[in-house]
Amino acid sequence: MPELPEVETTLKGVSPHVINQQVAKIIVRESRLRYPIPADLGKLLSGQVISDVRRRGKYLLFATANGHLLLHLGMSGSLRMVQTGSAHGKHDHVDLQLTSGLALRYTDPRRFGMMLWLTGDPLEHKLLKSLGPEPLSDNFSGSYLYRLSRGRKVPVKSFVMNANVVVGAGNIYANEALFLAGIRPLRQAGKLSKQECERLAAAIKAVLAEAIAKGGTTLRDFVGGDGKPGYFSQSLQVYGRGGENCLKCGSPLKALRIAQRATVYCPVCQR
DNA sequence: CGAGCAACCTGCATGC
DNA sequence: TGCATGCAGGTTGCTC
Repeated sequence: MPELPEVETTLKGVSPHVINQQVAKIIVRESRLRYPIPADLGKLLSGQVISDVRRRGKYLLFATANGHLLLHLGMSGSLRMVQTGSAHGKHDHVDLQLTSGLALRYTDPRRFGMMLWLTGDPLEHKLLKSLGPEPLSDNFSGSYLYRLSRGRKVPVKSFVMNANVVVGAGNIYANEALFLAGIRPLRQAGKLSKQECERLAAAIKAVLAEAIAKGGTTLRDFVGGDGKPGYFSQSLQVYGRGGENCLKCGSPLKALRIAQRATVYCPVCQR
């Protein structure tokens, strides 16, 4: 489910319920995620107050006085608030119970997500240290993309999906941004002009900002932390529309796979 | 270092 | 209905 807008939506949904709340206890029903959930997580978190929640890329960081809980939703993870002790389903792997009577529930059918405990500066952790800039920040721009892409032979789609280049451009939004920028996904990143890099950076910002404003993209059953679905799926121009007609020029959209990821583009509008 | 790809899992749609 | 196949929103970490 989650790309950056979905993670942002989740963050906004759960933040008000967890900030300044104390952890009563943590229930781990299944610890086998991408990395095992640390066995002593309950001991580390119980009694701690969550002072802040923030996002870095698609990672969520829950701050306490002793360290940070690092959470990634993987491909199928979600977080929501439930009443403590409410009935749980098969994939409700973790409940972080708060003294307020609410619990933060982590659900993840595919178990590609992760839940780790970090001490020290979380941004210096191996998993976060080499992440590229936030797409909606001023650190991410056309000139940055242009500079970084010189000499790179990978398809531009793979390039922008690389989290060390820029975070948050997952498969859906990479497809959409390339359409908006009028750039074919297979173009070699290093061969884009300065102007194309400007268009691409602007497109990535626009697509992500719109998706965040609409509460993310609902595919299958994604719901934000507040339980409400996202509406960006109604705005998708190319993702999931291979073989259908381009909404701009009417010609049939092409579908292919780039680095094993579904890719769709308009051969007329994108060059 | 860059590029390509396998791996981590389950659920679902499709076709026989 | 059952079974096999292929596909899915992400990321790491291995090879070459």
